[in-house]
Amino acid sequence: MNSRAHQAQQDSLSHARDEFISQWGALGTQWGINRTMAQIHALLMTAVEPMCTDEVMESLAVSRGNAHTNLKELVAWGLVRVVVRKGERREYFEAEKDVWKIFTIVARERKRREIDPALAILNKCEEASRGITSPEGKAFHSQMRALREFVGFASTMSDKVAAMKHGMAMQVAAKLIK
Amino acid sequence: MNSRAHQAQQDSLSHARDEFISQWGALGTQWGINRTMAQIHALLMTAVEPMCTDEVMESLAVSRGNAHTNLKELVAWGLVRVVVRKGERREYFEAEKDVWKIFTIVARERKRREIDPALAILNKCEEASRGITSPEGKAFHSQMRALREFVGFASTMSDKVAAMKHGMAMQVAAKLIK
DNA sequence: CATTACTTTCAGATATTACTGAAAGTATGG
DNA sequence: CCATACTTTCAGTAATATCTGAAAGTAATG
Repeated sequence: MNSRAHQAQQDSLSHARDEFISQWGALGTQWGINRTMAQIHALLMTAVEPMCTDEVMESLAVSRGNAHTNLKELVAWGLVRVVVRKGERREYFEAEKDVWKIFTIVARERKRREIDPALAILNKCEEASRGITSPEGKAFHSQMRALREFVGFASTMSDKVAAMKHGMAMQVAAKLIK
Repeated sequence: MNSRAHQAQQDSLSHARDEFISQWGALGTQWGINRTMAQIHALLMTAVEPMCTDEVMESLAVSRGNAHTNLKELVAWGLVRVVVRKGERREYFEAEKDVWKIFTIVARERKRREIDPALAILNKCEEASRGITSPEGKAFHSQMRALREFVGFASTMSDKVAAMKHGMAMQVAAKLIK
């Protein structure tokens, strides 16, 4: 391939990558994570080499504070790892690229933030209304119980799925689909 | 039961219900739906009778506009139904109380808002990077493909599960858990 | 122990989202 | 049609979430 054609390919690659980063960031909002965090995740998922804070800042045109906070948040989730290069002081960051690992991490985090607190509330309200004899009281209690049972079930399922290996999950899924 | 004991029960019931509504509302924020919408949902799920806009406004101390908008949003989701009583002009609202139905509705909506748009982006980026010959280009393309395959798979699974009847879903789940 | 090279924090600024309340719209019944 | 009873909309305001940039913190090096 001549150098002009090669350049055209590199251009369309960087265009596609920019598109991915920008759109993934927009999606992040829907998913309840902030735009910058989602953009950094997209940036690092499609980076060949680990990147440092300054590179992230420049690529996305965000402040140091913002880049720093969201990189650390991604590390806290387990979606990004810190890499140190020997002889260098600064930290580099690299994203988990395995889709199944990404899925289990996100599933675990969502369960922690969405399912567990719901379960706590439902347990409390189910308990608090136990033994109330009026019709409204019985209705309330049984509604709390039904919700608690279902959310508890979802919690268990979430754990099971997140603990599965990719192959096993696909095997189970295949049965479900057929 | 004497009337004093009965009153004590009614108090603890309304306390438990208030707690549920308030906490469910706080949770809504985590789930990406606004507090009022989640509170109205909690209110109606634990109401014995359908409620009208004014009753909702008063129970939650919110404005007419807010109550109206969120009631209609809940109706749009399918989590709440409009009920008309004969001889009355105003609309009453009643929540779906069946937990499996609630789950399938929420799953469908989340798929629509979270999975489908992701799939569209990934398809586009996968296409846009097809045939790029540089190593970075190939890496990008295969990352997009892996993500697209996984998200596509999640989309299918979501549809399948949402289409199941409660009993069937539980049967499948039982196998998964054991 | 001073300098350099980074990382971390956070008060204030900005952007986004949600809510209010009043006005406009609509349907029903006399 | 007019009055009444309700529903819907929306401009302005309030609340919340996010981002910036600079200052403070920390650790390695000579």
